[in-house]
Amino acid sequence: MPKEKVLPRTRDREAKERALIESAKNVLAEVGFQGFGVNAVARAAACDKQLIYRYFGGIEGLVEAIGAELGLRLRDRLAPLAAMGKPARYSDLVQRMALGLLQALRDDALLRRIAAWEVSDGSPLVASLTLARSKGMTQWMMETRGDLKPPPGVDAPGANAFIIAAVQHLVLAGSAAGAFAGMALRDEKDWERVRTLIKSMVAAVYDAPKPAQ
Amino acid sequence: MPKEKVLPRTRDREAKERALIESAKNVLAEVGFQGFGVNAVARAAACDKQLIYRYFGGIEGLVEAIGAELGLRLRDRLAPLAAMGKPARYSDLVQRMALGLLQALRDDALLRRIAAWEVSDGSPLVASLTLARSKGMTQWMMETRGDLKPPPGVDAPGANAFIIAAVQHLVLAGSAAGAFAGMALRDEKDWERVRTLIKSMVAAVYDAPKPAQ
DNA sequence: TTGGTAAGTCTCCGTGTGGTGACATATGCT
DNA sequence: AGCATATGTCACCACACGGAGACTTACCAA
Repeated sequence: MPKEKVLPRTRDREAKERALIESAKNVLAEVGFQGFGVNAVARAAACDKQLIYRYFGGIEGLVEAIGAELGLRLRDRLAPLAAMGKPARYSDLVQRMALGLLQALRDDALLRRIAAWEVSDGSPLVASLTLARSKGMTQWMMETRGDLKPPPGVDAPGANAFIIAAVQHLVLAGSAAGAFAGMALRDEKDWERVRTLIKSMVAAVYDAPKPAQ
Repeated sequence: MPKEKVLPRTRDREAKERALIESAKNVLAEVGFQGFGVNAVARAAACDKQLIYRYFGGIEGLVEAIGAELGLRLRDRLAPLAAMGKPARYSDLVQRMALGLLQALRDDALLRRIAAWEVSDGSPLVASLTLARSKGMTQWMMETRGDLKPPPGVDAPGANAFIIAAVQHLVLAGSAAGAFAGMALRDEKDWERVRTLIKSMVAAVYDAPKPAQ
Protein backbone atom coordinates (compact mmCIF):
# COMPACT_ATOMS: atom_id res chain seq x y z
CA MET A 1 0.00 0.00 0.00
CA PRO A 2 1.91 2.97 -1.22
CA LYS A 3 -0.66 5.50 -0.04
CA GLU A 4 -4.28 5.52 0.90
CA LYS A 5 -5.04 8.11 -1.71
CA VAL A 6 -6.75 6.43 -4.57
CA LEU A 7 -5.10 7.64 -7.68
CA PRO A 8 -4.82 11.32 -8.40
CA ARG A 9 -3.85 10.76 -11.98
CA THR A 10 -1.37 13.33 -13.07
CA ARG A 11 -1.97 14.88 -9.69
CA ASP A 12 -5.39 16.25 -10.71
CA ARG A 13 -4.59 18.82 -13.28
CA GLU A 14 -7.86 18.26 -15.08
CA ALA A 15 -9.83 18.70 -11.91
CA LYS A 16 -8.05 21.94 -11.13
CA GLU A 17 -8.60 23.21 -14.60
CA ARG A 18 -12.29 22.49 -14.44
CA ALA A 19 -12.47 24.01 -10.97
CA LEU A 20 -10.85 27.15 -12.29
CA ILE A 21 -13.19 27.40 -15.26
CA GLU A 22 -16.19 26.74 -13.07
CA SER A 23 -15.10 29.27 -10.50
CA ALA A 24 -14.42 31.80 -13.21
CA LYS A 25 -17.95 31.38 -14.48
CA ASN A 26 -19.33 31.69 -11.00
CA VAL A 27 -17.35 34.80 -10.21
CA LEU A 28 -18.34 36.37 -13.47
CA ALA A 29 -21.98 35.49 -12.93
CA GLU A 30 -22.08 36.70 -9.38
CA VAL A 31 -19.92 39.79 -9.20
CA GLY A 32 -19.80 40.73 -12.85
CA PHE A 33 -16.86 41.65 -15.01
CA GLN A 34 -15.82 44.26 -12.54
CA GLY A 35 -13.96 42.50 -9.81
CA PHE A 36 -13.30 39.65 -12.19
CA GLY A 37 -9.62 38.78 -12.11
CA VAL A 38 -7.02 36.21 -11.31
CA ASN A 39 -7.19 36.82 -7.59
CA ALA A 40 -10.95 36.50 -7.32
CA VAL A 41 -11.10 33.40 -9.49
CA ALA A 42 -8.24 31.67 -7.74
CA ARG A 43 -9.78 32.46 -4.40
CA ALA A 44 -13.11 31.02 -5.48
CA ALA A 45 -11.45 27.90 -6.86
CA ALA A 46 -9.43 27.51 -3.66
CA CYS A 47 -6.21 27.10 -5.51
CA ASP A 48 -3.25 29.25 -6.32
CA LYS A 49 -3.52 31.87 -9.01
CA GLN A 50 -0.25 30.69 -10.41
CA LEU A 51 -2.15 27.81 -11.94
CA ILE A 52 -4.17 30.25 -13.99
CA TYR A 53 -1.00 31.46 -15.59
CA ARG A 54 0.41 28.00 -16.02
CA TYR A 55 -2.68 26.33 -17.41
CA PHE A 56 -4.37 29.15 -19.27
CA GLY A 57 -1.59 31.62 -19.81
CA GLY A 58 -3.41 34.26 -17.85
CA ILE A 59 -6.93 35.51 -17.46
CA GLU A 60 -7.39 35.79 -21.21
CA GLY A 61 -7.01 32.07 -21.68
CA LEU A 62 -9.53 31.48 -18.95
CA VAL A 63 -12.00 33.76 -20.64
CA GLU A 64 -11.48 31.95 -23.90
CA ALA A 65 -12.12 28.66 -22.14
CA ILE A 66 -15.39 30.11 -20.92
CA GLY A 67 -16.17 31.21 -24.44
CA ALA A 68 -15.58 27.71 -25.70
CA GLU A 69 -18.26 26.40 -23.37
CA LEU A 70 -20.59 29.24 -24.17
CA GLY A 71 -21.86 27.77 -27.38
CA LEU A 72 -23.00 24.63 -25.61
CA ARG A 73 -24.57 26.67 -22.86
CA LEU A 74 -26.63 28.62 -25.32
CA ARG A 75 -27.66 25.47 -27.12
CA ASP A 76 -28.86 23.95 -23.88
CA ARG A 77 -30.84 27.02 -23.03
CA LEU A 78 -32.41 27.23 -26.42
CA ALA A 79 -32.94 23.50 -26.86
CA PRO A 80 -36.50 23.40 -25.44
CA LEU A 81 -37.49 25.93 -28.06
CA ALA A 82 -36.26 23.69 -30.84
CA ALA A 83 -38.14 20.76 -29.41
CA MET A 84 -41.43 22.53 -30.04
CA GLY A 85 -41.34 21.40 -33.61
CA LYS A 86 -40.81 23.29 -36.79
CA PRO A 87 -42.25 26.74 -36.84
CA ALA A 88 -44.91 27.33 -39.45
CA ARG A 89 -43.96 30.84 -40.50
CA TYR A 90 -40.77 32.82 -40.42
CA SER A 91 -42.32 35.16 -37.88
CA ASP A 92 -42.93 32.18 -35.62
CA LEU A 93 -39.28 31.36 -35.80
CA VAL A 94 -38.22 34.85 -34.88
CA GLN A 95 -40.78 35.14 -32.15
CA ARG A 96 -39.69 31.87 -30.67
CA MET A 97 -36.07 32.94 -30.79
CA ALA A 98 -36.79 36.27 -29.13
CA LEU A 99 -38.88 34.74 -26.39
CA GLY A 100 -36.31 32.03 -25.86
CA LEU A 101 -33.53 34.55 -25.62
CA LEU A 102 -35.55 36.57 -23.16
CA GLN A 103 -36.00 33.57 -20.92
CA ALA A 104 -32.43 32.39 -21.30
CA LEU A 105 -31.04 35.74 -20.30
CA ARG A 106 -33.44 36.09 -17.43
CA ASP A 107 -32.50 32.67 -16.10
CA ASP A 108 -28.79 32.80 -16.67
CA ALA A 109 -26.79 35.38 -14.79
CA LEU A 110 -23.62 34.46 -16.63
CA LEU A 111 -25.13 35.19 -20.02
CA ARG A 112 -26.38 38.50 -18.68
CA ARG A 113 -23.00 39.50 -17.33
CA ILE A 114 -21.34 38.62 -20.58
CA ALA A 115 -23.88 40.59 -22.55
CA ALA A 116 -23.30 43.58 -20.31
CA TRP A 117 -19.58 43.14 -20.66
CA GLU A 118 -19.85 43.17 -24.40
CA VAL A 119 -21.41 46.60 -24.55
CA SER A 120 -19.24 48.08 -21.82
CA ASP A 121 -15.81 47.10 -22.92
CA GLY A 122 -14.22 47.00 -26.33
CA SER A 123 -11.13 45.22 -25.11
CA PRO A 124 -10.05 42.15 -27.07
CA LEU A 125 -10.63 40.12 -23.93
CA VAL A 126 -14.33 40.25 -24.60
CA ALA A 127 -14.07 39.65 -28.31
CA SER A 128 -13.82 35.88 -27.91
CA LEU A 129 -16.94 35.83 -25.79
CA THR A 130 -18.83 38.01 -28.23
CA LEU A 131 -17.79 35.76 -31.05
CA ALA A 132 -18.77 32.58 -29.27
CA ARG A 133 -22.12 33.97 -28.26
CA SER A 134 -23.11 35.31 -31.62
CA LYS A 135 -21.88 32.16 -33.32
CA GLY A 136 -23.96 29.94 -31.09
CA MET A 137 -26.91 32.20 -31.67
CA THR A 138 -26.77 32.23 -35.45
CA GLN A 139 -26.05 28.53 -35.52
CA TRP A 140 -29.20 27.84 -33.59
CA MET A 141 -31.10 30.09 -35.95
CA MET A 142 -29.72 28.25 -38.95
CA GLU A 143 -30.65 24.86 -37.59
CA THR A 144 -34.21 25.63 -36.63
CA ARG A 145 -34.86 27.77 -39.63
CA GLY A 146 -35.09 24.87 -42.02
CA ASP A 147 -36.23 26.14 -45.37
CA LEU A 148 -38.27 29.03 -44.02
CA LYS A 149 -37.72 32.24 -45.87
CA PRO A 150 -38.37 35.71 -44.53
CA PRO A 151 -41.00 37.71 -46.38
CA PRO A 152 -39.54 39.77 -49.20
CA GLY A 153 -38.90 43.46 -48.75
CA VAL A 154 -37.81 43.06 -45.16
CA ASP A 155 -34.24 43.33 -43.94
CA ALA A 156 -34.59 40.20 -41.89
CA PRO A 157 -31.07 40.02 -40.44
CA GLY A 158 -31.32 43.66 -39.51
CA ALA A 159 -34.76 43.35 -38.00
CA ASN A 160 -33.67 40.32 -36.04
CA ALA A 161 -30.63 42.12 -34.74
CA PHE A 162 -32.89 44.98 -33.76
CA ILE A 163 -35.22 42.71 -31.85
CA ILE A 164 -32.39 40.84 -30.19
CA ALA A 165 -30.82 44.10 -29.16
CA ALA A 166 -34.04 45.28 -27.59
CA VAL A 167 -34.59 42.04 -25.70
CA GLN A 168 -31.05 41.99 -24.46
CA HIS A 169 -31.13 45.57 -23.32
CA LEU A 170 -34.44 45.22 -21.56
CA VAL A 171 -33.26 42.19 -19.64
CA LEU A 172 -30.03 43.88 -18.66
CA ALA A 173 -31.75 47.06 -17.57
CA GLY A 174 -34.37 45.10 -15.69
CA SER A 175 -31.73 43.10 -13.93
CA ALA A 176 -29.69 46.16 -13.02
CA ALA A 177 -32.30 48.80 -12.33
CA GLY A 178 -35.65 47.03 -12.34
CA ALA A 179 -37.02 49.40 -14.94
CA PHE A 180 -36.27 50.96 -18.29
CA ALA A 181 -37.60 54.12 -19.89
CA GLY A 182 -40.43 54.23 -17.41
CA MET A 183 -41.38 50.60 -17.92
CA ALA A 184 -41.13 48.44 -14.82
CA LEU A 185 -39.17 45.23 -15.25
CA ARG A 186 -39.47 43.40 -12.00
CA ASP A 187 -42.13 40.80 -11.48
CA GLU A 188 -43.49 38.25 -13.83
CA LYS A 189 -46.34 40.41 -15.04
CA ASP A 190 -43.86 43.01 -16.21
CA TRP A 191 -42.14 40.38 -18.26
CA GLU A 192 -45.43 39.12 -19.58
CA ARG A 193 -45.95 42.60 -20.92
CA VAL A 194 -42.55 42.40 -22.60
CA ARG A 195 -43.50 39.08 -24.10
CA THR A 196 -46.65 40.39 -25.68
CA LEU A 197 -44.63 43.36 -26.81
CA ILE A 198 -42.19 41.06 -28.53
CA LYS A 199 -44.99 39.13 -30.18
CA SER A 200 -46.65 42.21 -31.54
CA MET A 201 -43.39 43.71 -32.75
CA VAL A 202 -42.44 40.54 -34.56
CA ALA A 203 -45.87 40.24 -36.05
CA ALA A 204 -45.85 43.87 -37.12
CA VAL A 205 -42.58 43.47 -38.94
CA TYR A 206 -43.00 40.10 -40.55
CA ASP A 207 -46.72 39.49 -40.95
CA ALA A 208 -47.29 42.45 -43.17
CA PRO A 209 -50.99 43.21 -42.71
CA LYS A 210 -51.57 43.14 -39.02
CA PRO A 211 -53.00 39.80 -37.95
CA ALA A 212 -56.17 39.56 -35.94
CA GLN A 213 -55.13 40.43 -32.42
CA MET B 1 2.16 94.90 -4.61
CA PRO B 2 1.47 92.14 -2.19
CA LYS B 3 1.91 89.39 -4.76
CA GLU B 4 1.97 89.07 -8.49
CA LYS B 5 -0.90 86.65 -8.44
CA VAL B 6 -3.98 88.45 -9.67
CA LEU B 7 -6.89 87.78 -7.46
CA PRO B 8 -8.12 84.29 -6.90
CA ARG B 9 -11.42 85.42 -5.48
CA THR B 10 -12.47 83.20 -2.70
CA ARG B 11 -9.39 81.38 -3.81
CA ASP B 12 -11.35 79.85 -6.72
CA ARG B 13 -13.55 77.27 -5.21
CA GLU B 14 -16.10 77.54 -7.95
CA ALA B 15 -13.49 77.12 -10.61
CA LYS B 16 -12.13 74.04 -8.93
CA GLU B 17 -15.57 72.59 -8.55
CA ARG B 18 -16.33 73.10 -12.20
CA ALA B 19 -12.95 71.72 -13.15
CA LEU B 20 -13.68 68.64 -11.11
CA ILE B 21 -17.08 68.13 -12.65
CA GLU B 22 -15.73 68.71 -16.12
CA SER B 23 -12.83 66.35 -15.56
CA ALA B 24 -15.16 63.77 -14.13
CA LYS B 25 -17.25 63.93 -17.27
CA ASN B 26 -14.18 63.68 -19.44
CA VAL B 27 -12.77 60.76 -17.56
CA LEU B 28 -16.08 58.97 -17.68
CA ALA B 29 -16.46 59.67 -21.38
CA GLU B 30 -12.96 58.61 -22.28
CA VAL B 31 -12.09 55.68 -20.08
CA GLY B 32 -15.57 54.58 -19.04
CA PHE B 33 -16.88 53.73 -15.63
CA GLN B 34 -14.09 51.30 -15.10
CA GLY B 35 -11.12 53.28 -13.99
CA PHE B 36 -13.44 56.05 -12.93
CA GLY B 37 -12.52 57.13 -9.42
CA VAL B 38 -11.26 59.88 -7.20
CA ASN B 39 -7.67 59.41 -8.29
CA ALA B 40 -8.34 59.55 -12.00
CA VAL B 41 -10.67 62.54 -11.73
CA ALA B 42 -8.37 64.52 -9.48
CA ARG B 43 -5.46 63.78 -11.76
CA ALA B 44 -7.40 64.99 -14.78
CA ALA B 45 -8.50 68.13 -12.97
CA ALA B 46 -4.95 68.76 -11.83
CA CYS B 47 -5.98 69.26 -8.26
CA ASP B 48 -5.93 67.23 -5.11
CA LYS B 49 -8.45 64.47 -4.60
CA GLN B 50 -9.06 65.77 -1.15
CA LEU B 51 -11.16 68.47 -2.74
CA ILE B 52 -13.53 65.86 -4.07
CA TYR B 53 -14.24 64.79 -0.55
CA ARG B 54 -14.51 68.31 0.73
CA TYR B 55 -16.72 69.70 -1.99
CA PHE B 56 -18.78 66.73 -3.03
CA GLY B 57 -18.49 64.43 -0.08
CA GLY B 58 -16.91 61.75 -2.21
CA ILE B 59 -17.26 60.32 -5.65
CA GLU B 60 -21.00 59.84 -5.21
CA GLY B 61 -21.60 63.54 -4.92
CA LEU B 62 -19.58 64.10 -8.02
CA VAL B 63 -21.65 61.61 -9.93
CA GLU B 64 -24.80 63.30 -8.73
CA ALA B 65 -23.45 66.61 -9.95
CA ILE B 66 -22.97 65.04 -13.34
CA GLY B 67 -26.49 63.73 -13.21
CA ALA B 68 -27.79 67.19 -12.51
CA GLU B 69 -26.25 68.45 -15.73
CA LEU B 70 -27.38 65.44 -17.67
CA GLY B 71 -30.88 66.67 -18.25
CA LEU B 72 -29.63 69.81 -19.93
CA ARG B 73 -27.19 67.84 -21.99
CA LEU B 74 -29.93 65.63 -23.32
CA ARG B 75 -32.13 68.62 -24.08
CA ASP B 76 -29.33 70.20 -26.05
CA ARG B 77 -28.74 67.07 -28.03
CA LEU B 78 -32.40 66.59 -28.77
CA ALA B 79 -33.18 70.26 -29.41
CA PRO B 80 -32.61 70.21 -33.19
CA LEU B 81 -35.22 67.51 -33.43
CA ALA B 82 -37.80 69.66 -31.73
CA ALA B 83 -37.00 72.55 -34.06
CA MET B 84 -38.24 70.53 -37.01
CA GLY B 85 -41.75 71.50 -36.18
CA LYS B 86 -44.63 69.52 -34.86
CA PRO B 87 -44.81 65.96 -36.10
CA ALA B 88 -47.91 65.10 -38.07
CA ARG B 89 -48.50 61.61 -36.73
CA TYR B 90 -47.61 59.84 -33.56
CA SER B 91 -45.34 57.53 -35.51
CA ASP B 92 -43.44 60.57 -36.77
CA LEU B 93 -42.85 61.61 -33.22
CA VAL B 94 -41.51 58.23 -32.22
CA GLN B 95 -39.42 57.94 -35.32
CA ARG B 96 -37.94 61.33 -34.72
CA MET B 97 -37.18 60.48 -31.13
CA ALA B 98 -35.52 57.20 -32.05
CA LEU B 99 -33.41 58.75 -34.79
CA GLY B 100 -32.48 61.63 -32.52
CA LEU B 101 -31.48 59.31 -29.76
CA LEU B 102 -29.40 57.30 -32.17
CA GLN B 103 -27.52 60.36 -33.26
CA ALA B 104 -27.16 61.75 -29.76
CA LEU B 105 -25.68 58.55 -28.47
CA ARG B 106 -23.40 58.19 -31.44
CA ASP B 107 -22.10 61.72 -30.98
CA ASP B 108 -21.81 61.79 -27.23
CA ALA B 109 -19.37 59.41 -25.62
CA LEU B 110 -20.50 60.43 -22.15
CA LEU B 111 -24.09 59.45 -22.80
CA ARG B 112 -22.89 56.16 -24.15
CA ARG B 113 -20.73 55.42 -21.15
CA ILE B 114 -23.56 56.24 -18.82
CA ALA B 115 -25.95 54.04 -20.75
CA ALA B 116 -23.45 51.20 -20.57
CA TRP B 117 -22.97 51.82 -16.90
CA GLU B 118 -26.67 51.61 -16.27
CA VAL B 119 -26.96 48.09 -17.59
CA SER B 120 -23.74 46.87 -16.06
CA ASP B 121 -24.06 48.00 -12.52
CA GLY B 122 -27.02 48.03 -10.19
CA SER B 123 -25.21 50.02 -7.54
CA PRO B 124 -27.01 53.08 -6.16
CA LEU B 125 -24.20 55.20 -7.56
CA VAL B 126 -25.71 54.83 -11.00
CA ALA B 127 -29.28 55.27 -9.90
CA SER B 128 -29.09 59.05 -9.93
CA LEU B 129 -27.74 59.02 -13.46
CA THR B 130 -30.42 56.63 -14.63
CA LEU B 131 -33.07 58.79 -13.07
CA ALA B 132 -31.77 61.99 -14.60
CA ARG B 133 -31.46 60.46 -18.01
CA SER B 134 -34.86 58.87 -18.14
CA LYS B 135 -36.43 62.01 -16.73
CA GLY B 136 -34.89 64.22 -19.37
CA MET B 137 -35.97 61.74 -21.98
CA THR B 138 -39.60 61.53 -20.99
CA GLN B 139 -39.76 65.24 -20.47
CA TRP B 140 -38.62 65.86 -24.00
CA MET B 141 -41.19 63.37 -25.20
CA MET B 142 -43.92 65.12 -23.28
CA GLU B 143 -43.03 68.49 -24.68
CA THR B 144 -42.82 67.54 -28.32
CA ARG B 145 -45.77 65.25 -28.17
CA GLY B 146 -48.31 68.00 -28.04
CA ASP B 147 -51.77 66.51 -28.35
CA LEU B 148 -50.76 63.60 -30.49
CA LYS B 149 -52.25 60.33 -29.39
CA PRO B 150 -50.89 56.89 -30.15
CA PRO B 151 -53.15 54.65 -32.21
CA PRO B 152 -55.44 52.51 -30.06
CA GLY B 153 -54.63 48.91 -29.37
CA VAL B 154 -50.91 49.57 -29.11
CA ASP B 155 -48.93 49.57 -25.89
CA ALA B 156 -47.21 52.80 -26.85
CA PRO B 157 -45.02 53.26 -23.75
CA GLY B 158 -43.95 49.67 -24.03
CA ALA B 159 -43.25 49.84 -27.73
CA ASN B 160 -41.31 53.03 -27.26
CA ALA B 161 -39.25 51.50 -24.50
CA PHE B 162 -38.64 48.54 -26.78
CA ILE B 163 -37.42 50.75 -29.58
CA ILE B 164 -35.29 52.88 -27.30
CA ALA B 165 -33.74 49.77 -25.84
CA ALA B 166 -32.86 48.49 -29.27
CA VAL B 167 -31.34 51.78 -30.39
CA GLN B 168 -29.36 52.10 -27.23
CA HIS B 169 -28.04 48.59 -27.39
CA LEU B 170 -27.09 48.82 -31.03
CA VAL B 171 -25.14 52.01 -30.47
CA LEU B 172 -23.37 50.56 -27.47
CA ALA B 173 -22.51 47.35 -29.23
CA GLY B 174 -21.36 49.23 -32.28
CA SER B 175 -19.19 51.47 -30.23
CA ALA B 176 -17.67 48.59 -28.29
CA ALA B 177 -17.42 45.84 -30.85
CA GLY B 178 -18.28 47.39 -34.20
CA ALA B 179 -20.98 44.83 -34.83
CA PHE B 180 -23.95 43.15 -33.26
CA ALA B 181 -25.63 39.84 -34.06
CA GLY B 182 -23.83 39.68 -37.36
CA MET B 183 -24.77 43.21 -38.36
CA ALA B 184 -21.82 45.53 -38.90
CA LEU B 185 -22.00 48.82 -37.05
CA ARG B 186 -19.02 50.80 -38.16
CA ASP B 187 -19.25 53.24 -41.01
CA GLU B 188 -22.01 55.59 -41.94
CA LYS B 189 -23.66 53.20 -44.33
CA ASP B 190 -24.10 50.70 -41.52
CA TRP B 191 -25.90 53.33 -39.50
CA GLU B 192 -27.98 54.30 -42.48
CA ARG B 193 -29.16 50.75 -42.50
CA VAL B 194 -30.06 51.07 -38.84
CA ARG B 195 -31.95 54.25 -39.59
CA THR B 196 -34.11 52.64 -42.24
CA LEU B 197 -34.56 49.75 -39.85
CA ILE B 198 -35.84 52.12 -37.22
CA LYS B 199 -38.19 53.78 -39.65
CA SER B 200 -39.68 50.55 -40.82
CA MET B 201 -40.03 49.20 -37.29
CA VAL B 202 -41.78 52.32 -36.11
CA ALA B 203 -44.03 52.32 -39.14
CA ALA B 204 -44.83 48.66 -38.69
CA VAL B 205 -45.90 49.15 -35.12
CA TYR B 206 -47.78 52.41 -35.34
CA ASP B 207 -49.00 52.77 -38.92
CA ALA B 208 -51.08 49.67 -38.84
CA PRO B 209 -51.38 48.69 -42.52
CA LYS B 210 -47.92 48.81 -43.89
CA PRO B 211 -47.34 52.06 -45.77
CA ALA B 212 -46.10 52.09 -49.31
CA GLN B 213 -42.38 51.60 -49.08
C1' DT C 1 -3.77 93.78 13.98
C1' DT C 2 -5.42 89.61 15.18
C1' DG C 3 -7.72 85.29 15.02
C1' DG C 4 -10.88 82.04 12.91
C1' DT C 5 -11.92 79.61 8.98
C1' DA C 6 -11.82 77.85 4.49
C1' DA C 7 -8.73 76.42 0.50
C1' DG C 8 -5.21 73.93 -1.17
C1' DT C 9 -1.33 70.68 -0.93
C1' DC C 10 1.40 67.08 0.94
C1' DT C 11 2.36 62.69 2.96
C1' DC C 12 1.01 58.48 4.63
C1' DC C 13 -1.72 54.21 5.40
C1' DG C 14 -4.08 49.82 4.51
C1' DT C 15 -5.73 47.03 0.97
C1' DG C 16 -6.19 44.77 -3.33
C1' DT C 17 -4.52 44.01 -7.83
C1' DG C 18 -1.81 41.54 -11.74
C1' DG C 19 2.26 39.15 -12.16
C1' DT C 20 6.92 36.58 -11.16
C1' DG C 21 10.27 33.71 -9.03
C1' DA C 22 11.63 30.25 -5.86
C1' DC C 23 10.91 26.01 -3.62
C1' DA C 24 9.16 21.49 -2.14
C1' DT C 25 6.77 17.51 -3.51
C1' DA C 26 4.90 14.04 -6.32
C1' DT C 27 4.75 11.58 -10.72
C1' DG C 28 6.19 9.02 -14.78
C1' DC C 29 9.95 7.37 -17.55
C1' DT C 30 14.35 4.93 -18.39
C1' DA D 1 17.03 2.87 -8.42
C1' DG D 2 17.54 7.77 -10.22
C1' DC D 3 16.20 11.73 -12.90
C1' DA D 4 13.55 15.15 -15.35
C1' DT D 5 9.40 17.10 -15.31
C1' DA D 6 4.92 18.49 -13.89
C1' DT D 7 2.47 20.17 -10.06
C1' DG D 8 1.10 22.77 -6.08
C1' DT D 9 2.22 26.40 -2.76
C1' DC D 10 4.39 30.34 -0.81
C1' DA D 11 6.42 34.74 -0.61
C1' DC D 12 7.20 38.61 -2.91
C1' DC D 13 7.12 42.68 -6.14
C1' DA D 14 5.43 47.19 -8.07
C1' DC D 15 1.53 49.64 -8.54
C1' DA D 16 -3.01 51.81 -8.06
C1' DC D 17 -6.75 52.48 -5.35
C1' DG D 18 -9.82 54.95 -1.68
C1' DG D 19 -9.30 57.51 2.15
C1' DA D 20 -7.52 60.26 6.40
C1' DG D 21 -4.44 63.48 8.69
C1' DA D 22 -1.44 67.20 9.02
C1' DC D 23 0.23 71.23 7.30
C1' DT D 24 0.67 75.78 4.98
C1' DT D 25 -1.51 79.50 2.84
C1' DA D 26 -4.94 82.89 1.89
C1' DC D 27 -9.11 85.26 3.03
C1' DC D 28 -12.43 87.90 5.82
C1' DA D 29 -14.46 89.62 9.81
C1' DA D 30 -13.72 91.52 14.45
